[in-house]
Amino acid sequence: MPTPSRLKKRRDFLAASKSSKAVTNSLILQERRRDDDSLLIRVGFTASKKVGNAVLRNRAKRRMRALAQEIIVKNGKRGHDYVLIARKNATTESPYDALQRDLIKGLERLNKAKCR
RNA sequence: UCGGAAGGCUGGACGGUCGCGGGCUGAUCUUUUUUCGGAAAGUGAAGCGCGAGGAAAGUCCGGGCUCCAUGAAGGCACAGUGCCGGGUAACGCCCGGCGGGGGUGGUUCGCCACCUUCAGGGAUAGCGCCACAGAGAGUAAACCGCUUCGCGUGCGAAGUAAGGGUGAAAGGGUGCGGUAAGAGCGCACCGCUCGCGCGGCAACGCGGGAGGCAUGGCAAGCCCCACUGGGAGCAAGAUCGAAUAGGGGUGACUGCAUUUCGGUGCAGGGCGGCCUCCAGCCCGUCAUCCGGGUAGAUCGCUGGAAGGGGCAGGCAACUGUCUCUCUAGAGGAAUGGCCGUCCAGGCGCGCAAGCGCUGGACAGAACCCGGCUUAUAGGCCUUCCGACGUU
RNA sequence: CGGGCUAUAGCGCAGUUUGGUAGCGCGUUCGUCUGGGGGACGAAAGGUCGUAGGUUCAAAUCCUGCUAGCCCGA
Repeated sequence: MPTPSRLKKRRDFLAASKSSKAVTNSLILQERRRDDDSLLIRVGFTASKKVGNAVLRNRAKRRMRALAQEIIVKNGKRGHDYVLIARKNATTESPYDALQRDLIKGLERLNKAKCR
């Protein structure tokens, strides 16, 4: 099981924000198919100042990182970029299994949208 | 036992696993250097150990520390503090006491005890304000009333602050005497002011005397008095210091002439789709060194008015002494996710033992301390008050 | 880290200095003028003065603590 590499460049975040998006209670998920030969899954995280102070932002990022490690590795599609965006109060306060459900649901929703 | 008020303490425990930030040890690999033993710089597998708070918050006060300014002392301005004493490095903080207000209980009705609360200097240093109502809101006041006198018999004059009325507040209060009616006009008690004596470091208390006392309230209005305060803040400040573009120095880059071999003087060089001339344009290039300074790096940076325990002093705050411990140090910023067992708490079932489910307040260090304020689930302790029950 | 400002009716503001009546414009509602609309005129309703205390006889105003928002400087 390959660990997803981290998305760091602003260019990649902007590209992801222009493609498909799924909003759930606890977080926002963006997905983009990269048109290159690589099979890598890449994941990025966003926690803006709206989420709270530095401590809350970091907690949101840590929880999202844990989610990505657990779920996107299993359910994500090869050759795609994913961006997880923290939502105010929800990402830091929701129970962990709710976050898991939301992320799975978001992935399914993106798949359906693409099949149509 | 329950409820309320005030104060103090605490702020879930143990383990596993995957991660994160520092520290120590340090495999491996890379580069440089070498007297071939090694050394230095980097990389950093792995191991060991450490890793948020009582408020880390608000930034409301006080300090340490650093830089800047500054002869000393005093004054002015501005700001702050404000019963007295103590504690402290210091404070607007803390402790104790005094005085006033409120509550409860007791009482020999004189007071006493306990709890609680107070921004608690000065209103005879001065200025100012006190709406509306009211006659009058402060250097003395007459609207109604009361009393006396006068006559024109319902008006005038004089006296009067006892009563009415207005108001938040009406020029000490109650009683007796006194009087034409009244009034500190006189007296007693209470209150106030000013001396005296005693006690207390003091705030103040007690006793006794004098003054009839025109001294209302507001200083969180101006102000007066006493005391305190230089300014800025770790992005303080210190050291090192790249690339690029400026500044300065030296040498070379060409040729020729001259020379006392150190130099000196003269000629400049480059550019345009081929050459020459004229005109025009651009100005040195390279190497090396120096200095300021940016990014960046390092230090400041965590051992301190530190914490635990014993003893001693003190009513207490706190202090002294002995001993033990070392306990975050990042730089957009680490301290988290998951799982298991248990402990408070909540819900449901059950006569009960118990079982099942749920589930952890406020909140996250950024130079460091002492306080204050604000947020805070649950638990523990102390004091006071109330209710019920038992003896 | 340091300093400052604001909060008043649905909206925008005055009143705070020097404490006693909360007001202005737009908007809302009702009525009149008009055949109707627009417009004009007249009238009315509407405010815990951000919050919690304190000083005072009396607080939007004075003092203190909080809350929210905004703006500067390093």
